[in-house]
Amino acid sequence: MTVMSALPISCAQCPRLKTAFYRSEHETLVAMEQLRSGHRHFPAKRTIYREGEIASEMLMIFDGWAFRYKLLPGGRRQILSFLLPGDPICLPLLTVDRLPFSVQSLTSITACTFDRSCFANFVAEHRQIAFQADVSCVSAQTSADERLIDLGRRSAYERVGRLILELVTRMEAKGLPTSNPMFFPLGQTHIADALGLTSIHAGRVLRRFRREGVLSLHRGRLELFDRAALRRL
Amino acid sequence: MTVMSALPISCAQCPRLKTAFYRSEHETLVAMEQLRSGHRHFPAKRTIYREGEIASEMLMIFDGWAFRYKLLPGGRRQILSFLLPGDPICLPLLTVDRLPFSVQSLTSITACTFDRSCFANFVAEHRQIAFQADVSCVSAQTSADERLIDLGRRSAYERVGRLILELVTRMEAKGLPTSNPMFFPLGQTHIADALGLTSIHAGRVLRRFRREGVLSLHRGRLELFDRAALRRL
DNA sequence: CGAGAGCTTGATGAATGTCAAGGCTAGTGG
DNA sequence: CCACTAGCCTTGACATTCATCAAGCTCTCG
Repeated sequence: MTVMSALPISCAQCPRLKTAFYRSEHETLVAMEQLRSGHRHFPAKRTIYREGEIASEMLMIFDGWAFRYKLLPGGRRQILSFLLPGDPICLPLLTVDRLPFSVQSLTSITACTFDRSCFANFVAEHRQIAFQADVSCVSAQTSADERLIDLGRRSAYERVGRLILELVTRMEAKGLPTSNPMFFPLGQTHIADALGLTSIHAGRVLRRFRREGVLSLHRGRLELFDRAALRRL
Repeated sequence: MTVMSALPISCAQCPRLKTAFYRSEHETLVAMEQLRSGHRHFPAKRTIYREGEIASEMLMIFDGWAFRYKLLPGGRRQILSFLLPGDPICLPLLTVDRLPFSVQSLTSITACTFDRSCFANFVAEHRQIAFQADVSCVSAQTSADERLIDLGRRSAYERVGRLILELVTRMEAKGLPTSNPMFFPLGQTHIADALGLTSIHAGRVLRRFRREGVLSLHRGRLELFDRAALRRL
């Protein structure tokens, strides 16, 4: 179930847009606001979008965490990426109306909605925004490449450390609080499915990090003690 | 060492562009030709671009195979994707002037060259081409996601089968010959480094495919006997 | 208070990596 | 034309990482 309610904030003042993919001029922000068709609320652990459905709306996460994933025969699941406040769900919709993956909320989520084709036209007509979209597309590819290297050529220990470091870094870039203990809604299952491990093995790796005094992740709270150790991976 | 020589072909007639990322009108093809600054020849097994260097030129593969890769400490290598005739090296250059990966030729290569910033302007001014570039960017992401699923959640046997099938499919889409035996310049090392395996294990998997009568890959020649078996993976 | 979800732990096994040796092939220089 | 060499592939024995299975534990929430 999704809930509609008025957001008290205009796009021009939105703290998310300041760190979102389009860091833009004031007037384009105002234009965006007219483009915004509303907003929605999703509870935690809900499927927000199912692979292959027609999506007429683009969503922009205002608050909460989510992830993109794909299901395989045999109950296998691969998480493709995590989405934080300010992230779009998702850019490919600028050119395509069906996505080749599903999206699920991790926490409860507030998202701004935009009409897909209006938004696409808007982007096409604003060179600067189009350019930012390209940049964001390229950086998405770069991080997909990084994840590929993780899965192909790094140990479970390195993968888990790097994933956590990446997410904390993104949280900081978005101005989300990262002092110990910080809000960090991934369970072992999510870490495992993102990194090609079993949740049991992910748990073993986390225990090792705890024993070594590097970090501790427990029930949605992360404490990061030795960031340098993670960076070394 | 790279060699410059005249290509006998205009962009408007180029058999590669017909299947490249921009399937475009005649007049834009003519415009592209004026944009083309020349072409280059690289021998096989040469590093064409090294991660982090400034690239002032965009290359378009006219003939030959290459791959994008990254080197890690400890001699580990991850191949990110393979590049076939008609593929650009590479689109991210539209927005960035340094790439976060290296490129190496598999066979000897002929490539058309374009000035990076001229090309970027050209794309920005032609809506249709910009759109095609977006589409191509999205499809690159989709296939990166697929590869992620391979590495995260599929067995070595499935991975190898799917990689070979993907490449053969791409060859067909480009009009490259795919009758048995076909030209297929990947060694076991390349397959292994693309799929997060050791070359020894990749060899074991290939032997199994041969034993089962599905395919046979030997010294640059591929014979595909049972494509349906591969599709089932 | 009870039930369920997610985490922990240990025992076992399968998939894949590592090491070491040998073989085929193409290309090279005598 | 014949060694010779280098690169790549093959093979087998063994080690390691990670998955699987099964059980018990601890919160949270109804």
